[in-house]
Amino acid sequence: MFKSEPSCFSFADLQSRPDGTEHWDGVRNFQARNFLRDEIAVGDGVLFYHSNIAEPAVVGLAEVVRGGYPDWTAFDPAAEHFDPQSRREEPRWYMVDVRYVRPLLRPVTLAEMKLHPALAGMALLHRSRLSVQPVTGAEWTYILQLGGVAG
DNA sequence: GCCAACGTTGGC
DNA sequence: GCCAACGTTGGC
Repeated sequence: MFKSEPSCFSFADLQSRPDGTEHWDGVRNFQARNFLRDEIAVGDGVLFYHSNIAEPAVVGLAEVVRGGYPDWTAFDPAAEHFDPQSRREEPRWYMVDVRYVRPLLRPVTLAEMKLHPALAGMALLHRSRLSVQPVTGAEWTYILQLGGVAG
């Protein structure tokens, strides 16, 4: 699951990109970095989640089209998420590329996910501040069914 | 807008 | 290496 504030970057923004692809850069949290660098691979499915709004929700599906590689925005002093501690020889931060796949027929809200015991173990409910987090196969299937999309 | 949770930094 | 201070995230 990838989380984003829609006022910053929304699922519709992803759809409107050329080829529907975008760099998932700017992540500056070590645990999320570890997922981007070590766990996430080309072809992985992504649940796109809108955070920090009235009804936070999973709104659509994306997929990883390039696995973890150094986040070059950290090297650029003019970039918003510049980090002088990240050096090209020893990058501190990583990013992946994602591509728009399709929306859920209806969003699956955070409130709804809290109601389902099958989803009680989700990182989303316990590590709410982690912006990139794992989803189990069972959770993935369950959420797609709630969203009206076949898994 | 408030505030709880929590990741990160820095003093010791 | 501990822990207080601080900053940020994100639900409400």
